[in-house]
Amino acid sequence: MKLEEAIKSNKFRNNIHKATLNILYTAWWLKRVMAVELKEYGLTHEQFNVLRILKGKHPEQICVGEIASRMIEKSSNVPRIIDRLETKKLVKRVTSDADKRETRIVLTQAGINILQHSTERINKVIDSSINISEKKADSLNQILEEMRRTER
Amino acid sequence: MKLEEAIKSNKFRNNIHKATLNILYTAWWLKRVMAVELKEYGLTHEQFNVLRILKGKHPEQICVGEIASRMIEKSSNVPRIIDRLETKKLVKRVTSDADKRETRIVLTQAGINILQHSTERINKVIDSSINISEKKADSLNQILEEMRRTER
DNA sequence: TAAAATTAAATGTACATACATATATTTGTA
DNA sequence: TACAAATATATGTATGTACATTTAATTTTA
Repeated sequence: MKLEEAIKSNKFRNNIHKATLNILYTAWWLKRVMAVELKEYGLTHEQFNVLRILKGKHPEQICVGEIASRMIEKSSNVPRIIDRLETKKLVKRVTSDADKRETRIVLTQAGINILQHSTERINKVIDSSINISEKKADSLNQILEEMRRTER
Repeated sequence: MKLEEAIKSNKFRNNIHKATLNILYTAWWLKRVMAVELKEYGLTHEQFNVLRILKGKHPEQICVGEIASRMIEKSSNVPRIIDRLETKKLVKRVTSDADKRETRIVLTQAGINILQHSTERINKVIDSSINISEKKADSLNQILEEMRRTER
């Protein structure tokens, strides 16, 4: 759906202002597309993100802070997301021997299995739902990087 | 910050997959830039969005459902956001005479004032923080629209 | 027109975000 | 080495999301 229809407005100060709304709307749309698939595995988007980060380092154990530093949304409350993954027995918490302040997180076999299946599903839905060429995706990436360049 | 640094990963299946992560990260970044400014007015991003929608129609009263249909994030729980705006006396709830199921929302003078000041601030921060040309913003908009074209 | 279906908004619940504070441990330094 | 500062994680609280259910009012239809 076009942005104008989606938010029932076509009054934008300029293309840059419109682009900010368009990014926010597209992010919401993307999350929703993925959430539909993840729901079959009883996972939220954020839980999936944490599992994927763990997989990237597996079988190395990584600590809560390192997971946090790799999250897409930096203000995610990682301990709370781990709580839910632990309840579902997809991860385990282990206190680090080297530094007892650190909690290291380990994927269980159940966690590895669910991640493998859900990742296949997410890859499939991205391939089928996102309809742009590699070339356009590349220029999209370039524009987004340029856009954030201030960092304030 | 480049996406690779932000999420400490440079392993992407392809540019399209990278673009989805880039959009999610940029949306989070945009929300955060705006939230910093809105905080001075005691407003959240979503409360600001509701006020702006009301302003667009002011002095016409619009109902909860119509606000919901104009929200950027479609699953926002509008009655709850209105609760907080009402507590702060920025809006008032009025039961519609024509249809008593409907609740119509009215901006108070305090709501109009806070919206005016916060909008100026948000416009300023977008102008100063988003560093792309009008032309690039236009192609960004086009790519995002194309990207969402399936709608599943 | 009375009952059923639909609609609008509010409410309940689980999960997540945003940010402040608490607790335990480690590190730096007087 | 004792104590202060820093660090890692957990927890508290307000807000928001996602979705199901409830309540009240309106519309449809038998």
